[in-house]
This record gives sequence, C-alpha cells and structure tokens, in this order.
Amino acid sequence: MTSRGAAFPPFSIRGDNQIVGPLPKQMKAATLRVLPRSFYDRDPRLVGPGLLGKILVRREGRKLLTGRIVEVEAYLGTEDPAAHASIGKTQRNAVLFGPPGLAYVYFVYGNHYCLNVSCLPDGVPGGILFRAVEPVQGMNAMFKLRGIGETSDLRRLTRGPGRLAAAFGITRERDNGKDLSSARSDLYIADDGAAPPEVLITKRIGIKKAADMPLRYIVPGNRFVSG
DNA sequence: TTATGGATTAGCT
DNA sequence: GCTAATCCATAAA
Repeated sequence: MTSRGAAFPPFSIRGDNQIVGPLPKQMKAATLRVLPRSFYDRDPRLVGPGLLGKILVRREGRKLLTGRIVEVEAYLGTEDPAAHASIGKTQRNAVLFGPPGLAYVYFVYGNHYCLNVSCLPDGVPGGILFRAVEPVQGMNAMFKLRGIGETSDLRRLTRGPGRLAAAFGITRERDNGKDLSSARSDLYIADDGAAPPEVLITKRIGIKKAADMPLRYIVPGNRFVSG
C-alpha cells in the first residue's frame, strides 16, 4: 500500500482498510449517499464516532477529491473550555451556534485552516473537528493543493487537520458556513456503504484546556491517524 | 491600542 | 525531540 503511481486513483478502500481498485467510475458515484442534516442534529459525542468511515467529498469542476474519515474530535459548548464556543457566540465562531451540518472553518497559527461541522439544533453550539482522512480519489490534485511532490510520503497529504484542509482546498473565505449536507455544495460528506469501522476513543490532542476529556475518535491502526 | 497564545506544521538536530 | 513561522481573535490596558 506504499506503492503509488501506476495504481493512482480511482481507489477504493475496504472495511479492513486494504486499498483495492480501480473500480468502475459509475460505481463510485452511484454508491455515495450524502449524509442528511438530521445526522448532525445530535450531540457531537454521537456524531463524531458516526462520521468515522464516511467520505469527505470536494468537487473541483469535474474532478472529485475524496477521502475516508479516520480521525475526528468533538467540541462541545460552554461546558467544554477547549471549544471555541465556550466563550459565547462571536463573529468568528457563529457557525457553531447555527443549524447543524454547516462547515465551520477557522484559521490557526498564522498558517493553517481547520474544518469542522456544526452539530445540534440552531442556537445550541457544538461541532466536530476533522483531523485526518485517508485519501481515496484525486490524490494528484491534493498533492498540487498541498504544494508537495507526489513522491512524498502519502501520509503527509491528509494526516492532521491543517494538512487535510489544504489537500481539499478548504479556506474560511471559501467554505465557512457551507452546507455539508447537500450534494449541491462543492464540499459535503457522504456514506459509500462501507461497513462502519471499529472506533477507539482517546483524549483530544493539541489543546491545553480540558485536555483530559475523551472526545477524540479514531480508526485504530489506520496509518493516516495523527498523533 | 497593545499583548498574548492558539483545535499546527515543516524542517532541523 | 525541539522550535520557528506567522496572523488573527480575544483579552487586557
């Protein structure tokens, strides 16, 4: 699974995380089902594990960039000091307080964007941070967006929230507030029918406040999980 | 108005 | 393993 080049997309990834393929083009399109808004209208602690194994999709003109979600973190409301929502509604974090299923994109450390999806009903804050996906389709385009050579370790493409966002061309200007539950968006999340993976819950990483809360959800053993 | 630090990453040692 | 880079939202003054 380290070899690339000849075996470039389309790929498919089985439930046991083995890459197989290529698959017929129609098959991929036909099996993708966009997750509805109701999927996100729940506590992030339920949405988070439910998102593992689902597919993040970016439409770039005719191209499709896709990746299987393997690592996310839940961020709650006022009871979660690490959450951006804990300080109350501001211009920056307003999407977290809005309807479920919308993209919350913020800029950190002067360099990187991070993608979240809002959870819970309108008026109740909460969200899920996407920390890593396993690339499925459009890897060559992702390498371009990341600005790294295609000979680089595949894991550098989408492992970590900043890398993931860059690989999918995600910015606050372009994507903040976008509806991730609509196939009409150029950014959405879908179910390709793969069996739900095993879920491991750990402490969140990269934060100082509330660092002990077990709100990180990962596919154990997956090479693209960070940390 | 100024200061602080962050839901990170790349590049060294 | 360690640290510089880099900018913006928020806190402090």
